[in-house]
Amino acid sequence: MQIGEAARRAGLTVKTVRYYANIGMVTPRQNAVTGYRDYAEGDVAKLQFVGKARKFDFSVEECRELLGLYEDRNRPSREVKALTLKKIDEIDRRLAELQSLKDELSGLASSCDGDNRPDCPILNALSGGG
Amino acid sequence: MQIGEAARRAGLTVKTVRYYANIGMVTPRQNAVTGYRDYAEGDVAKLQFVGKARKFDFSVEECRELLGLYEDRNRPSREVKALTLKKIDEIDRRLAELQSLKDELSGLASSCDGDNRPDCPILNALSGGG
DNA sequence: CTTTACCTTCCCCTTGGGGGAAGGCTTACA
DNA sequence: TGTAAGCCTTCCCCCAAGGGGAAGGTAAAG
Repeated sequence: MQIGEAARRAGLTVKTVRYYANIGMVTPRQNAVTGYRDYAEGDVAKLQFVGKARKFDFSVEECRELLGLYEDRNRPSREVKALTLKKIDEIDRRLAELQSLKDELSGLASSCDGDNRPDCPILNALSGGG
Repeated sequence: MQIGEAARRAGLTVKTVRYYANIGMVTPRQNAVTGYRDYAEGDVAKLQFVGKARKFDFSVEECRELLGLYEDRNRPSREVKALTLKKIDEIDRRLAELQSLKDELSGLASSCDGDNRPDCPILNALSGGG
């Protein structure tokens, strides 16, 4: 099928699908007559796979790795689990970062009256030496 | 002072300080003899201000806005607080997103043995229709 | 005279595509 | 017959927020 239908079926944009072809992640055959990209069912499955993995915050490079494991019928599940745990770890770190950021900002916001007067503890904190 | 010392004092890299000058965020005078950027004390204060705001996850554009408020001695603190609350809101949304992502990934990871066998619930979930 | 340490501008690189131009193909409709 | 719509292609610039490094100018110090 042509790229438009493949994209529709995978729930991706044509741009994205073309991008995945360009970086060698999901490479369709080429129609010898038209020169158009020609997607098989298996390609659509891969596109869907990548689309989901991206939603799970896996980077394109990690998706490539997962796709390799997905295509290798003999790979140990250990490898996939390791990648997943690593990703969970990253998310944990980012969660902690954001939480402490939020705590600091919340502290600042609650100390500020937010009225019409020019005195603002938030700006004072940002400009103060610390 | 020259850009190197200004950067050091603000805790930023020279690249970053030069970038802020290029986008018109903190614009030093120019030394007429050498053509070098010439930073005053006030400029360093602004650089420190921006540096801190960036650490609080404010975008460069938001920093520009905060800097405008910082320089306006008559602005109401309301505006600063509104910007801060908006940022807290964004952080909250991102926290929720990451948390649900983590929950899903954790569920997948715990259902996977992670051994030498090829059967992997994680890959099954990524490739399954849903 | 040369090294070292500054500074300058300029250009390419990153992530993951989006937007749109310019051009080619086929099918449908007036 | 013309032409408009709807596909497809490649090509290039754009986003954030700078990082890396080249090429070149200048000043102080040995």
